[in-house]
Amino acid sequence: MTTARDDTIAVRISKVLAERIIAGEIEAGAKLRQDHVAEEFGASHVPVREAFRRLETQGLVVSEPRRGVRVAGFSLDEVKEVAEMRAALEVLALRHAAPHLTRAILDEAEEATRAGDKAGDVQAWEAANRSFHRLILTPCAMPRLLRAIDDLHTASARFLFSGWRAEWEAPTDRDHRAILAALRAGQVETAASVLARHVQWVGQKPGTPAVTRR
Amino acid sequence: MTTARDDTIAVRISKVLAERIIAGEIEAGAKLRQDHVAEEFGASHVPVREAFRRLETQGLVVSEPRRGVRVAGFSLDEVKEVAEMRAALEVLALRHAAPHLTRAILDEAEEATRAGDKAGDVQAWEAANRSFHRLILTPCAMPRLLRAIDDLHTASARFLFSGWRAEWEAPTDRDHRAILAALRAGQVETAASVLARHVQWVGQKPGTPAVTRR
DNA sequence: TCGTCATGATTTATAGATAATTTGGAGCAG
DNA sequence: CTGCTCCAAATTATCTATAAATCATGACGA
Repeated sequence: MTTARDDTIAVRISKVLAERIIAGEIEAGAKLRQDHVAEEFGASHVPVREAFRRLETQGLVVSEPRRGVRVAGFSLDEVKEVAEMRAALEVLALRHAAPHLTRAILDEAEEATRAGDKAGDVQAWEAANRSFHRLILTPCAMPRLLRAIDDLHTASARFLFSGWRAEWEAPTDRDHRAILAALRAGQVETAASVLARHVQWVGQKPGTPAVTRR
Repeated sequence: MTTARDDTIAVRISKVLAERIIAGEIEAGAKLRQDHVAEEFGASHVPVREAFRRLETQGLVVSEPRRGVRVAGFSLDEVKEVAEMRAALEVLALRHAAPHLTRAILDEAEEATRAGDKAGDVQAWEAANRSFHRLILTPCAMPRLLRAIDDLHTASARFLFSGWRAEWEAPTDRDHRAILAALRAGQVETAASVLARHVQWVGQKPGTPAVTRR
């Protein structure tokens, strides 16, 4: 949540808007009008426009030429799509990261898991979860892949927040521990398959309300 | 190659620049100065700026804040990264597309393969190849996934053009035919594994010159 | 030799003008 | 009276032109 002082106005705007969309403050399908946003941020419409482009690449809004941008709807199908993409890409990243995983990194990841278990709300849990995944995947040293995964994470987060806004309890994350155990034992394939299942679990949770159909 | 009359100037500029970068007319690492581009297209710098953003999401340029954009370098590592991402995602897409593949689609794909074999230059072959992949993957009906794959295709194309600009001959595409045969026989997993290998083949071709190291 | 400061070049932001799309209503056919 | 087409006004995105902020470069002084 650090709106760094030195990045450009466009980036700042895009970050704030992204937070709002993820948090569900702006409903899916809503039109985003550049003048209004510009006025709110005390800026002009050109940086707003660039912010929109950024959000578009993250898949948070869709832009129809000359007709403005709307907040992307996320049906159950889209959520599942994101989950499956994440599974495919994270498995790939893990396979490449595995040889470079040090004990220190795994310890840090375990720490992140504990933080997630102790988390009081969804936001904290999501942050810890993301940090876990980032820790074990970053050593793959594939920047483009990591960027793609990160964008998919924010899309997932959006779904997560929409579903369990009110009632929620931190699940002790067995999957994370299983992954770490497999990695410690050098069983990369086992870790990968657990990871794949783990990622898709989010998309399959039944009885999820508030999935706007657009 | 159709610069549609009705899309926005920014899109038009981005398409032209993308073609140039892919074709290797602009060398990797070169700075793109917005004023120059703007002048060349007889436009202002705002649409140019948006075009840059578009190119950034395709991974064709990298943008450092307040320091402009440069054409993305593509080392062998990056090419392999793209190939592996493509493999992972195309396999996923194929698994979902398989149940919806009709005989008509497969026939069309075979037609595309033949067109590729008859192709006289790399550009024609690439177009046919891309069309083949698109044909058999589109029925998966996962728009986000398809967009990601498409971006990876253009990145691959860039590498392809850089390597075999002068000497090149159309390889009769055994892989494509094997994939089609497997799909016709309902052996989805076989098709998927051939596809995975096929996609990575591009990234492993040895003796590839002109891979700028940046 | 190193640090500071001015100058030139370039990105970034603003304000105003232009073009396209949508919306609402009037007129006409069914 | 209902529904459709067509036209005009308002709204909105898009573009141009201009100003401000930032970064790189090289000279000058310690």
